[in-house]
Amino acid sequence: MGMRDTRRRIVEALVELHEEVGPAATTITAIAERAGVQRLTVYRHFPDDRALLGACSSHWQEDHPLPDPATWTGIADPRCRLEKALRGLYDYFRDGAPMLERILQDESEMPEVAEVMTPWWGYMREVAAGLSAGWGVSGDAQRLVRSAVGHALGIYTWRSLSDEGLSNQEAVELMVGLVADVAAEPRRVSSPE
Amino acid sequence: MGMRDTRRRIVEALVELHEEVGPAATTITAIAERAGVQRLTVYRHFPDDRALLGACSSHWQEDHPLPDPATWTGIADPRCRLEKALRGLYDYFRDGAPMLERILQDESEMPEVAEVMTPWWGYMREVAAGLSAGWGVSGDAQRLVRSAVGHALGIYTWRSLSDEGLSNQEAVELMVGLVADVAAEPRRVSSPE
DNA sequence: GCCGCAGTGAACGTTTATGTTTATTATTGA
DNA sequence: TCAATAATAAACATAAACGTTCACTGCGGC
Repeated sequence: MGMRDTRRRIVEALVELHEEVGPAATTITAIAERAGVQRLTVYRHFPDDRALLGACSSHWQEDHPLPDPATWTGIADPRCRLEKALRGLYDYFRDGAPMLERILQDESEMPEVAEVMTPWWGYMREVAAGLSAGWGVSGDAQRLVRSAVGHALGIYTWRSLSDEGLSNQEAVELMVGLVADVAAEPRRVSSPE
Repeated sequence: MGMRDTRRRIVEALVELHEEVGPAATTITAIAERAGVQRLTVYRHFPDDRALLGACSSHWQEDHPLPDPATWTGIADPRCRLEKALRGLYDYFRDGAPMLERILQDESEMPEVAEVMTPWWGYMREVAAGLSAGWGVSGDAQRLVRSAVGHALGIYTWRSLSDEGLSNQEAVELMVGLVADVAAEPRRVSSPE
């Protein structure tokens, strides 16, 4: 049971706790206890919260890679492209939901968490931008398309649709329909029937 | 500065704190401090967390009434009905967001909060049921309509659309379009173009 | 073979919030 | 007016978690 092993066990306990109670409620005491290690040992390996966050982040991301945008950027038809991307993202959300939801919950209160999440948000922004282009609309309709795509890409949107009993497949279709709709409508002011 | 006044000040401090940091992070100490009152005085008026929660809940709900379903239940056309309802709900969400989001965040970890929220969820369920009927669909399409309506009624859906820069008006139109779509489609398997 | 480091075990003082107790001082209502 | 009630003020003991210190033990690499 060497040093490597100890560190690994600490990181595993850390990841588990972040998933279960979130980073904000994860105490050094609990990490040590779960890792079967002295509190001091945790401090040795990770002097501060940033070190812990970083270790958790990189360890978790190895198990839960974000879908590669190259999978869909080559697709010309915006609708197919969006579908492909959403499919990948929603699967990512399904697998990563416990951790992601806890992390996002604590992000606003923990600057260190926000820091770690910066690249993640950058990824999301880029993907959204890529998926909002090429729909053949402009002006206000373009803005609506961007909004609809942004909405479709949110993890809480996936969570909501999932809780409503939809499969990822169905959720993707629903959201693709939403975006396609705002892209198709020339300008529909809500009319009865 | 009588007893009534003291109690009022405590409740106001309580509501403010629940809005700012959420019920889970609201301490008796902080309430007392903000109300300009001794800690013991808070205990006097509210022996336990349930008493605090109840007071907060009823005080806040007076300022933020849920939209009355009677406003729309009379409307025959499901699309108009949904629009009317969403309009009311999204305005309610806009005004109540700070409190509602904090409350919902802590609901899973605080049984007392969940208890207080039971009628709220009941209201949402009922509204969703009322708005899912009358679209002239059945079977699987009916299920999709229910899901889409459920999604549209979620506060996180409103939050997402709002963050994407949409006005409540636009958000309502978008969601009405979503539901109308799944209600209209006989059965669309995602087809390119 | 032995030096050094990882880890243990136990203790330290600090902070924050908890819920309770006691005594004292307004307020106020019958 | 005066007795009951509200509120203050100050203290208790408790509990968790913090970060740090010290002495020890054992294992591994040089």
